Amino acid sequence: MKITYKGDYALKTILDLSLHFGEGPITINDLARRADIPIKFLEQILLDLKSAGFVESRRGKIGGYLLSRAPSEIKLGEVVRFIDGPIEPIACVDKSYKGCKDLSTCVFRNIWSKIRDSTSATIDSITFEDLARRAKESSAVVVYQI
Amino acid sequence: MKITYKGDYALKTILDLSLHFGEGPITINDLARRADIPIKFLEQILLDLKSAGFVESRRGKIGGYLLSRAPSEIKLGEVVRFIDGPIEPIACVDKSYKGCKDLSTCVFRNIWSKIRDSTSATIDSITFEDLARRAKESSAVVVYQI
DNA sequence: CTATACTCTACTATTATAATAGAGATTATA
DNA sequence: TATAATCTCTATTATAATAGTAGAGTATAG
Ligand code: FES
Ligand code: FES
Repeated sequence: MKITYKGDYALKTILDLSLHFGEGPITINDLARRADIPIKFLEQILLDLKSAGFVESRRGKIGGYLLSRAPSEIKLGEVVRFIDGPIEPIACVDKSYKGCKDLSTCVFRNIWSKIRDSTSATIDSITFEDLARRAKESSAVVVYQI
Repeated sequence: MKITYKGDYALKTILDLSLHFGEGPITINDLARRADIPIKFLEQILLDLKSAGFVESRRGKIGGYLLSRAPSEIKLGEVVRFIDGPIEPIACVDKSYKGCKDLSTCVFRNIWSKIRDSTSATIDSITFEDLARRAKESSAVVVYQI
């Protein structure tokens, strides 16, 4: 698995929307500014996230984006897979890969599968509700630290 | 972590050398043919592996490549990191990454670290001696299966 | 009506990946 | 010592992925 900028931006945006869930739409402009994301790039990412059903949009004045589902219903892994593709560290682990000739004998295959499985278990056990809670706690801690 | 073709080729080559450890040098040609690797690409990979001290070479007739260390002394993780870079799924986890502004508050950081650690633990617990043993066992099984 | 905000498609720049090419250096051995 | 086999080194190329940028178009609240 490799988290690209696009993936990083998508996750931070969904987290932002999670932190304001139920408070009405947030504009691309605000989302981009708060997470320091190039606005035109974020536009594209949001259209992708919309096509996948993670977010919905309101056009015109008072427009913006909001989550289609509650943060508790969105797993970290879902967003990662949608934006940055399959979790496995090598395409072989999935079906149909030219490199994988000796499917039955390749000794690396089990290792890549194991890594994929433990990584999947981690990112599928975390929802954006969890992340939002942690973000609130963590910013509270920072306030105390300052 | 992302295993590239180059990484895949390097691992298969070190495994081949491990399976013939102590039997003298093997030519690039043989290594390339047996693993179905483009020969000129493998030349470069072997030079890299040599520079890192994984293998050594003999020039001229009866030349070829052999392992610098016993297979039991080469961890899978060492080769993966050398060829395909750091294990973490996002550069943020390492020091000095522009994306990582709120080091103290980013809630994703711990997750990427956890994935890096479990992946590292997996690939650092396996040596090429282990892999060679598995390869022998697995090919024995295939013989019986046919 | 119009300012604000999302939509859609195309384009571009940079880097990484996966090779390919070819001339050069070394060595066993006939 | 000639020579075939083999590694060495640098340069070049092709393709794809990544990370944007650009701009015209559509919808809506007030
Ligand atoms: S060749 Fe596909 S996992 Fe090894
Ligand atoms: S911004 Fe670096 S891990 Fe989140």
